[in-house]
Amino acid sequence: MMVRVRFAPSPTGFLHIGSARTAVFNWLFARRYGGRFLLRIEDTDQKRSEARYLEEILKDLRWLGIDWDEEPVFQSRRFDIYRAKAEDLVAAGKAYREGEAVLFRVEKGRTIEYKDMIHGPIAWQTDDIKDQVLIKSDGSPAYNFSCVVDDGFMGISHILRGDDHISNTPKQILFYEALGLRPPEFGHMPLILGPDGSKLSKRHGGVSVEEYKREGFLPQALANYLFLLGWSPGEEREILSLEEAVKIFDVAAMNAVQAKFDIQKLSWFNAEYIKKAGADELIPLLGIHLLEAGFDLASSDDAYIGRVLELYRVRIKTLRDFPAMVECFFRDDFAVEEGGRALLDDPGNRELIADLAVRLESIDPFGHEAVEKLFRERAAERGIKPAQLIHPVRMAVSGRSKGAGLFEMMEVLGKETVLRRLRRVAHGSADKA
RNA sequence: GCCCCUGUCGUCUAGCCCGGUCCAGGACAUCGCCCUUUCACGGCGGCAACACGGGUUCAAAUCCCGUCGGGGGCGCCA
Repeated sequence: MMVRVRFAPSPTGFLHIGSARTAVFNWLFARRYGGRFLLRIEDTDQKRSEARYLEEILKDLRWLGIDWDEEPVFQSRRFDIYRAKAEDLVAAGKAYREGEAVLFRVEKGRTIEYKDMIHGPIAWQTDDIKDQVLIKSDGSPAYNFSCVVDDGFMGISHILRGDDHISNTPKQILFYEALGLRPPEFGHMPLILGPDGSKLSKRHGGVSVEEYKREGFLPQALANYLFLLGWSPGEEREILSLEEAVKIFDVAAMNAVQAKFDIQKLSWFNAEYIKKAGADELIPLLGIHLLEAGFDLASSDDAYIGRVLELYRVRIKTLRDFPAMVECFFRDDFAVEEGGRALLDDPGNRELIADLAVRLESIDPFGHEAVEKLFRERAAERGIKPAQLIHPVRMAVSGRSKGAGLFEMMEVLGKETVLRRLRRVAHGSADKA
């Protein structure tokens, strides 16, 4: 049997991280078995649905690396069909009209049972289920009904969805029966919870894919983190791409327990992907973040940003961390961290810096090895530790006590800039800014 | 209230289906050491869990029952 699954977003907001995970698992399932991954837009709520949300959702799916087959199905264009199907059920005596609405009659005394792909056998008594609305008074279809009509229409073979739909399943199975359709296989995956164990919501931080994108997370990292939340490849390996996951994905191996969202683990994944990413992929993204942080990139080309990137690549967890660490590479009037001023005002340090500035002049080309050699020789000659030279110079040149290797920084900054900054401190003019 | 799902380190998980190889393995976080011009990376090591109580069994994280805990649902929302 051809595997056909679907992801059915409602365009009433941005793509939620939990929905994204549902989409990823459906995609994984479809690709794993050579099936089709379809999209259905559940826009029956005309008031809350907006075209811009739909565009955002599709954009975010593509960004994550999820592609789909066939044209998306829009529920708003199928109202006539839902009504007709409901009328058929009324004619067959399986449903009845109540006011303007159409309700489904639930036969009492039955047991509805099915085998969940993730949870195993699950059963309900129809006595616990009341009659279900098929068509609302305003003529629009109720969720469970349009869902079944469309899944039947689209030839959906497997439904992988959130745990919160588990109690919709017996109702939907009843509809399949009434409509003369064979129910698909169902698999209910546990929801993602916030760090405190409650439902993941805005107060836990980002809930939409778009926010993570904006915060500087790479799509590969987000996808990787998401499909490892609830599923494990079994082997002790965690960094794997969607393509690698496709080869070994197995729904039956999915966990039946809800998992908490852990931003720290996501950050770790992101850092790992940043370490491995190609510079050509990172540089444009970094440029955007630098611009957003207010940097003037007029005199910085991609090659320069690339050199700075290589100095900070292992130090950032998100692309957004970058601007805050590299200010000194993009402007002379960078901020000097708290406590740094004292280091620069120290007369002894100024003397050391002035001395270094003079000696650095003769270094050409201004490479980090040559600069380091000079620092070490100078320290030895003066009988001090290299660190006593390095720390004040790092502060003079970058305004920070932390960062990449000083000599590499100096090389990237260039001789001219370095000397300008050293002289500025040597002459005690650093505090005018 | 009723119905359903679920319970291994702080977190994500492996193991559970096919009891013994598990005084429970990995990863994130955390702590320490090493590397080192700082920070980070990397390397090494530490702390840390089978929710609880009963069974079954020679033997249970693994099977059964109960309790407690967590989540979801019970909409003319989707």
